[in-house]
Amino acid sequence: MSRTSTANVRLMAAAIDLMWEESYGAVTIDDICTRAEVKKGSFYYYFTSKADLAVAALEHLWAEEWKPSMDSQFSATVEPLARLTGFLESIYHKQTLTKARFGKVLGCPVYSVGSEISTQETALCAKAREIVGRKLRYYESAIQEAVATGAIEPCDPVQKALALVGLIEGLVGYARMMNDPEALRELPVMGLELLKAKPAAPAELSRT
Amino acid sequence: MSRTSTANVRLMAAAIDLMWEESYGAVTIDDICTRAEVKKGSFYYYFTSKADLAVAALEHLWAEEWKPSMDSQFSATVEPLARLTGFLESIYHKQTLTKARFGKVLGCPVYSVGSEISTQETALCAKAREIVGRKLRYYESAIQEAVATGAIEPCDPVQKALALVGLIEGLVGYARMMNDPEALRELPVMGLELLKAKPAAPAELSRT
DNA sequence: CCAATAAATAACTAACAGGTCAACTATAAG
DNA sequence: CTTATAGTTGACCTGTTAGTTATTTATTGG
Repeated sequence: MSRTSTANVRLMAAAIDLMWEESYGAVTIDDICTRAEVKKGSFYYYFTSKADLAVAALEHLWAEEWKPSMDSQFSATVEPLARLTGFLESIYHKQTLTKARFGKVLGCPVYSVGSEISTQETALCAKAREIVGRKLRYYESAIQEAVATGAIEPCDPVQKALALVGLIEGLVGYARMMNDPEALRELPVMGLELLKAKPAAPAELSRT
Repeated sequence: MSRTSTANVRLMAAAIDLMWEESYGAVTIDDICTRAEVKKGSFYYYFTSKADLAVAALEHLWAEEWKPSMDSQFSATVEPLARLTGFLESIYHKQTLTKARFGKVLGCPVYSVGSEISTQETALCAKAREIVGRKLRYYESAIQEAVATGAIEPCDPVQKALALVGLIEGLVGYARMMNDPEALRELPVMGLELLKAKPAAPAELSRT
């Protein structure tokens, strides 16, 4: 064989970053190559188009970053409801950090790109759908368990997870548009209200 | 004077339609001109750039369509809570109609474009913010009244309106991405739960 | 150390997009 | 019926973008 390369990974990382900082449509292949320090010839050695790269980049993002993070945050060692509130808090923190680092709230690349290109680029849209679907499953499972535990009112977990993803992604998009992470501050509270969490502490601990 | 023209209106309408069907970034000035049946020279007679046109188009959309519609739906002649549920139902209906007409769920152009270009095109983003802000005020006022009426639990109307806009726009974006208006079916129910609406009918009517 | 081949590169083309402009045309007002 | 002028037009220019290719380079396993 011959030499190995990291150019494909650099391209995927650059694509994610640029699409996140700007948008899918605003980023050109040349932009991506420049950021990744890869020549265009090499780009076409690894990928057939911008959309093709974007699909690979989203999957890579999921596998390398999001899945491990979600697995940890939604670990069975954590109370079901606490998984959700912890996750909601982490969204606020993350967006606050990106605002500090980039001067901009950047939101969620998967959701942004997914809804941006939903009427074009079917393969890319399918990948975005897939990833959003995976996230939904974490919510569903936590909600289902929380109902079983009695931490939240009985409900249809699928329905509630859908409402939750709406609330989350809607507010994250709002925060991006307003460039203000503070819109996400009360997200955990809003989430708990949406989920009809029961009045906090269990009865036997309530009289201190 | 000399002849009058509707070219600017045609351009604004074409721009809204195309941005809605695709995205801001995917639409070129040539596309807009073709759709509007206007030559590029005329485009630059009325507008200085695509972003400039988009700003005018969003404002035009608001003034000519959205504001009248919102004023009617949030009319003082309607019960405060019914304003909100009626509005939420209408979202489902509208998206179902666009799916039937275009074969695609297209979502909300203001929110889509606003979050797409939020890190570029500051003037356009400012206009999107402005319009979203105006919608928020309808929600706030209805929520405030509903609290006063006792139709929903006491709360901070500003905060609740923010949560509501998140839920709405998040789910609309989800419906667009999934190309499935059914995601919006339970939006009125979800909205009522988020708002903590009180158990429906007043007490004196509850025993049938 | 050498050969096979994965990876990198420069240099290129063709199409397209944004933007300009001088000349032209319709029409409303007098 | 003029005529001033808002409005229209097509031709043109320029930079950018996607996509291609022939050639070179590095490296790794034998």
